[in-house]
Amino acid sequence: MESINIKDVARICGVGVSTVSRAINNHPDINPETKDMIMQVVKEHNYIPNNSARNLKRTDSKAIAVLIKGISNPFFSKMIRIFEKEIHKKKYSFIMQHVDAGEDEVDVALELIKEKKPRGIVFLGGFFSHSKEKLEQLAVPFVLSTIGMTDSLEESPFYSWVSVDDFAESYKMTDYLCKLGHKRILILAATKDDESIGRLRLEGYRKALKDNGIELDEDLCVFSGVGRDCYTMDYGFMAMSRILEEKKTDFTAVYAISDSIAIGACKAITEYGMKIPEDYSVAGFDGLDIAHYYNPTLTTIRQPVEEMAEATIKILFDVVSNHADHQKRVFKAELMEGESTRNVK
Amino acid sequence: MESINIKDVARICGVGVSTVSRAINNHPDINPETKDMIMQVVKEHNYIPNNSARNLKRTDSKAIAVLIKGISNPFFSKMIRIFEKEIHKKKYSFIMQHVDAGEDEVDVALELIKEKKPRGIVFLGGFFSHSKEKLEQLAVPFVLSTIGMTDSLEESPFYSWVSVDDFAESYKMTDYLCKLGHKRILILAATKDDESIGRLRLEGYRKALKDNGIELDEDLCVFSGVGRDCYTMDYGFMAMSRILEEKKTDFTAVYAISDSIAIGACKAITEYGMKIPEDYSVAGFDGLDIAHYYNPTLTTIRQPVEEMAEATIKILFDVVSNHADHQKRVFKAELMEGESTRNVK
DNA sequence: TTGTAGGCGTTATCAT
DNA sequence: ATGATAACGCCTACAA
Repeated sequence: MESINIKDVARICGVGVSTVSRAINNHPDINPETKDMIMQVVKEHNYIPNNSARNLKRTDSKAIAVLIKGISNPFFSKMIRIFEKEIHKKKYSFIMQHVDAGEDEVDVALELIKEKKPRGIVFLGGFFSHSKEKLEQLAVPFVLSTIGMTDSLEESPFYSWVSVDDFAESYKMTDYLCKLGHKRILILAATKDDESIGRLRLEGYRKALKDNGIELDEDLCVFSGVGRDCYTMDYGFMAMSRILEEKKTDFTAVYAISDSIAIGACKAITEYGMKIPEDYSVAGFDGLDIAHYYNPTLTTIRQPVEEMAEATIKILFDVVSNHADHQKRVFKAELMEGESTRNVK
Repeated sequence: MESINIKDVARICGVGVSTVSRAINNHPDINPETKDMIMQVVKEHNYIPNNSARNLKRTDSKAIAVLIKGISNPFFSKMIRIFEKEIHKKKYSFIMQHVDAGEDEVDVALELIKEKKPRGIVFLGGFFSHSKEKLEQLAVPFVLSTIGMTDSLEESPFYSWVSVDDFAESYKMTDYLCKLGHKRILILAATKDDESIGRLRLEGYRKALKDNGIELDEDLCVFSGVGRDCYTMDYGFMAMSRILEEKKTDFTAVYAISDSIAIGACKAITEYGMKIPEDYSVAGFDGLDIAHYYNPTLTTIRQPVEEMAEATIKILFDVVSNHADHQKRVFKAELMEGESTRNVK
């Protein structure tokens, strides 16, 4: 219970606290024998320095913090693993901080900066519609990773940004389906009020249809109910089942704005006794591993997750260590042709 | 840059620091007008209390910490979401702490206890083969969640444990396959030196074979190379492909010790031109959502993840708030019959 | 090479 | 209801 502190260690060793401090922090100017003796006592008594006290005193921390909003995103675990690896490679320590659903990520960051004094921050996920003045409070370099570009994220030279162009990639997929001869493409979109990637992907779809001379049919735009997690297999299944039951509209292709939704839709179609791609073509978005392992393999837009994660850290370190300028980096995603779509011309 | 502290706020407000402290901490004995005035200044100057200083001074924290080892586990995001919800419901705050691959989770916990003084800890994942004396250093109640029971985790009354019985459930699945008439069941196991759930599931398989009068064929036990993440679709695919190419042994069923591995195996079998379950039955373990959405639906052991997560928090709070005794809670998993297995009698 | 003392920003105790 | 002040545990000048 009563846990030991640096003073106790000093007393036990018969030295001053600064000597103990030097020992545990690998300072050069200390007698090796003294150090060994101290470390011995430290081990024996299980002395563990109090990080709060350390953080309070320090100005420097040699740490990168990653703030995660919405842990359910299937990309994140892969990205976090890369963050961890890359950050360690640079001999920095890695602070992973969770941001609750209702919480403001910038407020959390502000708190964290005071508390742990990280040298850089990665914001992962979330919507990020913050005012410029709020963002400017962040006195630590940061990069927005895998966050949909919204209008409020105009060219600001004081932070970095790594993502794909959701609009353009969604356009690419829709255009691909059009070129396959599909004229009636159902889209399984996010919630109607979505302001982030959900909206961007929907708009890419709209634009592609238009450019292909296909008139937008609102009946083919399916939205998730508000307040529900809409990038799920469950949503895809439910929505698709309902549509098939209703038989209100016909279509030859389904474009789901995420692979999870697409897989849910596939299930609904199969259960309904229809075949993919013979009866319906199905396309997704994200390029999850499962898209490749699914049966049939799913046509999707593969985001280069690993590269994006690596770039995130690289850019951050460039800014942190080399005082490089902030970058806005847009990665090109790849359209993966799977067995789930077919030519209907 | 120069960030404001409680003294500055006090000076600006023309009051003492303790009054400011009372205001920001919702202490009762403060004049509402004074408080309003202070809070006004706090907002205007974006004052944010320094948590390190707070933690240093406080003895109490009203927080539960969750330590996560191996973020790639597909269960975790679901569990973490429930942890977050349940912890918030109790008006506690939620500290999520990542444990690096090489790090010792107990050491991390020890550090965290000093730093943040949580009232309880959840260990999620990892192997947890710690000596009793090491565990006893933890002065804070903790529960091991979804951690394979190993021999070193004997009946210890000073911590809780929530999991499924990997041995028994694996036995159940293997027995099920035997009862379907399969006599040659290939198992896609973990690494050979696995000491945790990988070993437990393998032993369940062995025992079930024995009880069904089937002699163990070592050629049917496939292990992952050491050092690789073996609960992946990639491993399942690679291993299964190799086996099919080699044609060294024959079998009628494949039992993968995780759903991810099973899906990888399914892909390999399908690509090889074989049909599931006509040519090979395939079974998994875990009960991921995808098992239900996969085509064919996967026969698997569904772990009651949500209930386990809820129980984890419930037990922890019982110990923390009500001084209840620690519990070892074994959840029963459910064998989900999918389309991937068939009767061969 | 080592020890002493002050201060990091808070909260808590004690006066007032 | 409010203010001064002593910790909390550590690091780091500065002194020895």
